[in-house]
Amino acid sequence: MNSGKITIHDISKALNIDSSTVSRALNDSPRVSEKTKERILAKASELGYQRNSLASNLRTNKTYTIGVVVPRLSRNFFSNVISGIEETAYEKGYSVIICQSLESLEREKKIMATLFSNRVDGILISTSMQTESLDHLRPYLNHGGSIVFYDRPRYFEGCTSISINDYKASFKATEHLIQNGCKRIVHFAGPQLVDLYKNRKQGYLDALQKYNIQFDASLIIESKLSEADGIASTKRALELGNIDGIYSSNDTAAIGAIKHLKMEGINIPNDIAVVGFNNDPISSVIEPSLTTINQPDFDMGKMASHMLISQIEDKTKVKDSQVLDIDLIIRASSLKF
Amino acid sequence: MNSGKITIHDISKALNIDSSTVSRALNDSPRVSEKTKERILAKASELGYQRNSLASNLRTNKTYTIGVVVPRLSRNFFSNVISGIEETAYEKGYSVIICQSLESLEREKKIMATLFSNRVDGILISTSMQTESLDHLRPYLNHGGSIVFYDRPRYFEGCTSISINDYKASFKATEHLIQNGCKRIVHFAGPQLVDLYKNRKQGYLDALQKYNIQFDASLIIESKLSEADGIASTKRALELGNIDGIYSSNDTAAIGAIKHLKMEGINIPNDIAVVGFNNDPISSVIEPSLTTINQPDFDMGKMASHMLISQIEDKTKVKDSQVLDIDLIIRASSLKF
DNA sequence: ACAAAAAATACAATCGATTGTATTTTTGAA
DNA sequence: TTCAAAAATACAATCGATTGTATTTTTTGT
Repeated sequence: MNSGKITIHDISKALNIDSSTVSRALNDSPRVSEKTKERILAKASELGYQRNSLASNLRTNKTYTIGVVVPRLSRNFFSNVISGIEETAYEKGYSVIICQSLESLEREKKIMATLFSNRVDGILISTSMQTESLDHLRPYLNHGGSIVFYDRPRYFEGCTSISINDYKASFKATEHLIQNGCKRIVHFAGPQLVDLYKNRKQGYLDALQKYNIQFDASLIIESKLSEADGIASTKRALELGNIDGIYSSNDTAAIGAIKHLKMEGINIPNDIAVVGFNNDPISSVIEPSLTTINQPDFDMGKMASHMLISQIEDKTKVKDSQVLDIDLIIRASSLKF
Repeated sequence: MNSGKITIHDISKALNIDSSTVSRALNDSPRVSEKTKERILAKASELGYQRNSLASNLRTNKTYTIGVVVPRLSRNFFSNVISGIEETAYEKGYSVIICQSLESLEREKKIMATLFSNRVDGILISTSMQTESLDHLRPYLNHGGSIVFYDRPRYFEGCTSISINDYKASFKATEHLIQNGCKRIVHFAGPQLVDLYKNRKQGYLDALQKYNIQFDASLIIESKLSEADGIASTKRALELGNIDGIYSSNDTAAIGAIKHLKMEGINIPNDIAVVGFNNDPISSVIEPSLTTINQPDFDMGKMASHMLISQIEDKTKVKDSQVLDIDLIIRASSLKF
């Protein structure tokens, strides 16, 4: 029936009322009498009118949309962050555009251009592992956009970040292993150009120092922390000899470690205790269940969204960067008898 | 420095060239000489010009954007589908807006309105579990939009679907249990108003029939298939007595079953074999590892995106609905000795 | 060197909604 | 009844880019 794109002008003509009045009525302006408002609203729904946001946003120079750049949707952590972001955003009347960079700088650049060109009001970004320079964010900022970094904090021209206290979490995890009797703890480190992995390494180092455990550089094994990397790193660790603990910078690699240790007939945790990071769903399913760090993913999303929106709505009220605390979830993989 | 929103008119003024020529140059039209094109492109990048898609899309009535409605991002299956969708979309020059309904009809309606109002060129949707009537899709279709259903097929006014052959998959899974000696197989069914779960149940039933296994209605336990549901259903199943197999409509509930069976000291698979559906990452981590159905998630996304875009670009070429075949991944949880 | 054809550029309307200003209508007090 | 104030509505410009048409400039053939 109504096969077309209905505009305010169609309503305007049908009722012989000026389109400016129609527009005001649809926006519930006090400048239109109740009687005409009713007529207009009735006609609008009769015709199946749906506002054209393109036109509206163009005119008002406001989209009520925020862009979210995420490295990978398939990671449980990120999908929970996104749910948090959406919760707050919808509450405040904003839509969310989600884009995944797949850890590629190339794609991240394209995404930034698209979001800019679509004039989103603000951007939440967790930069890709390849991203060093942040030059590609500059045009959007110059144009007056707001950016908040989440999960992977960056220092950049008046932008703020929200992240977890990786250092402290890492310290706690390592301390936990030490307190459970570990003396030679291997650390699976992530790519060191990512700050977050650098901090995790530092937390490990400082915990060792606090408990006067002699530092051995060969105990730090760096990789990209895939499950396969976890297995490979575990093999290398076993060659070192006398290992009694593994602290991995993520759960995925820790899972690899557990699988390999089990295959080798090594008892977890009594021979070697294992601690991961992230509290992925698998961590509670694997046997033995994995001690790990739980990050407040959903809350981080909510707060990130909150910070960004208050920045969008009042540039002067830029809040400080936030660092969230974490929980150590103690499970079977680290409790020696 | 360049703190503003640069428009084609700024370039136009700076070079004393009409804005229409600037526009054509930026779109690489043959109507502009190479020389001026160069001058314009140079000035554009000097000023940090970035096209305003709102204006452009408004004028051309085309957004090169597709909307994706997904029940839940955190499900591995869906995040893989989305990656597939994005792959094809980006290849063909389309952006993707992802929205999650969280299985709520209310949210789904809002999302449809937003996508419509943003004039996306097409929509890929997997309807929420609450969604029965599809009336809320009608305004968008009337306006000329294209919709393709993925994963959860629906029959609706000339729209097409892409889904997996749940019936066949289910038949295969049940058959596999039977061939491994199961005679009294419990089926964890999902909400029966979702077609897909209906089909899974039917596949189970027909497999039983083929092998002349007497049907017992009490063996079908319906739930929402969360892990807790899986545990509860398993308890109920055990009360029935003489159970030797469980075929669950998803992995999550199957995991619940395995956990509970292990707690009860029941041997898997020898006492009771278990088969799931989805091939979630946990299914390979749990012990015993879970036999399950692997769905071509990424490919489904690619094909869905492909179908939608060809429909957008040529309405006359609406392809038929597609039904994809699946693999049964056989693991330890179903191989009796 | 000159008209006609071709190439390059300029003009102006348009997409749909918003909004400041102007005009008309209604209200109410004298 | 009359007129100023208030309320309701109409007019017209605008957001930034696109595009059909018109105009100017250049090229080409003779």
